[in-house]
Amino acid sequence: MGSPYGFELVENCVICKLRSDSFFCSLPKAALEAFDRIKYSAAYPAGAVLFVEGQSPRGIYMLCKGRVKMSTTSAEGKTLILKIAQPGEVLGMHATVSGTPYEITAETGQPCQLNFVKRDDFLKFLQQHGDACLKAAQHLSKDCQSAYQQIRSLGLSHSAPERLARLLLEWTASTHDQAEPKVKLALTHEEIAQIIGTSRETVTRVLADFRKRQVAVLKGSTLTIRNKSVLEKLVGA
Amino acid sequence: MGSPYGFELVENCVICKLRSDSFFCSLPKAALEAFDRIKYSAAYPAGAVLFVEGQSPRGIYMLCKGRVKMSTTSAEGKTLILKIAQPGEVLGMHATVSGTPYEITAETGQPCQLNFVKRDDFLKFLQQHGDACLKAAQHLSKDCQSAYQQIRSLGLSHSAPERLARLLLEWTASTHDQAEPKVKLALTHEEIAQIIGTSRETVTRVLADFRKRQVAVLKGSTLTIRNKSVLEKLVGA
DNA sequence: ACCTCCTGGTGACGCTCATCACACCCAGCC
DNA sequence: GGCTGGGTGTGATGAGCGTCACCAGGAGGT
Repeated sequence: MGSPYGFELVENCVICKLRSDSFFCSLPKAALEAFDRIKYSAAYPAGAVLFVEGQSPRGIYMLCKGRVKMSTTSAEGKTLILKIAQPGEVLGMHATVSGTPYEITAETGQPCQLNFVKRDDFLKFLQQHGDACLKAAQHLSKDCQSAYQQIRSLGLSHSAPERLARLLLEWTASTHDQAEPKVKLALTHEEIAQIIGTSRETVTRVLADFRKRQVAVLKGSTLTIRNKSVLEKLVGA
Repeated sequence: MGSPYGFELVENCVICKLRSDSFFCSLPKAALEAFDRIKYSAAYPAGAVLFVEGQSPRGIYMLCKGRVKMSTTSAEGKTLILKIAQPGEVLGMHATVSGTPYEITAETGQPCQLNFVKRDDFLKFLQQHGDACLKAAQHLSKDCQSAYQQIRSLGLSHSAPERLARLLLEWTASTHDQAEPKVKLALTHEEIAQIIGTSRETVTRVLADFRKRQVAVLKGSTLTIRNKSVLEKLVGA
């Protein structure tokens, strides 16, 4: 057996160890077995495009392992990153459930394992398994919430430093009260700019300013928060 | 029987005539009867606040009649309007389904009829009625989509005229190809500004410019599009 | 070794728009 | 009549940041 992307492909959902409680596929046994029967497992290299905005929905991708960049692009080619999907999320569920075209482009940021489920199979699955359907609704709710979060960030903040500060705090939110929280993230300035809706140069400048003022340092792919309170003051909280 | 807000309160969902296909409550008979048993009907005056962001979710409000303004406010008091909910929509579903606090404030913009359902009742209802649960998922999907729409508008457009043009086109999207589409809307410049994330003065100026160039005229609460193609060129489509 | 591509860093310029300030109009109300 | 108060129209000003332009460093390929 080869492992082309540096990890073994888990073929059987029922015995899968990647799953945790927050995963969509954290389901009762019956539903999980049903899900296992309709899904197609596959591994993808970094940079693979799962679907493109405007395509009509083929189905959902359950993300088991890896990160996926969800983005949208304007007519002029400007790109906005909506979020970086984490393991446990279901990609393309809005479009699949509502039957409208994918409104987002999904692209793997690193080697990933994904389970694909065809649209018809997925809808039937939801209809037959109430608990899975409720779970789906919960995941959609979370998506909405993160979308509203981003709307707040884009619409209510006046300055780029403020938005960047908010993003840094968001990234370090899970590191509970360490003195100097560190986070690993493999994003270029360009990509950060696309998340907070500003230009690459501005991100570089603001980060340089943060570094100079000993607020936060981004070195390589490691982000270190030196002075959280300054960031919190910037976001006005 | 009084009709305090200018219309009769429909008490029985099963025989309700307000409903159309796109309504959440467009459900099979069994589910509809179950819904009817757990809901509380009520009429609200204009300006009533249904829930405020940060509150823990009491339940959902099914909007039967009227418009409701969904908004969020920053720490500095700046307000952003996320959308104007139309009849048929369910308000507060994200929070109710996921159990997290309402992330939005809902305020009636005119006299409304609403059906309230307590959280526990609603969740049980979704569990027992697969078709209703699927419908709920579809409505959540639509919410997500409109949220992503707004993110695009805020994040990908460089200028206020562009965002306003996009909004006007959105409003007139349903009027199919009339020569000079007209829409009724009761929004102040201030509120329009809060939708597209700009200042009131800018809205006034851009509208004045549109009027001068014979592109669109907002007189009283009637919006008339004089030259759709100019607007379309502005949004870059 | 070289070249090339991508990322990061920095200066200069100028447009957009937020902000402040005020003036006008039309309500409703005392 | 003369208030007040909310919505609208308009000018002046200046900060913020997008854009262009260019350079430096590093990775990877040949």
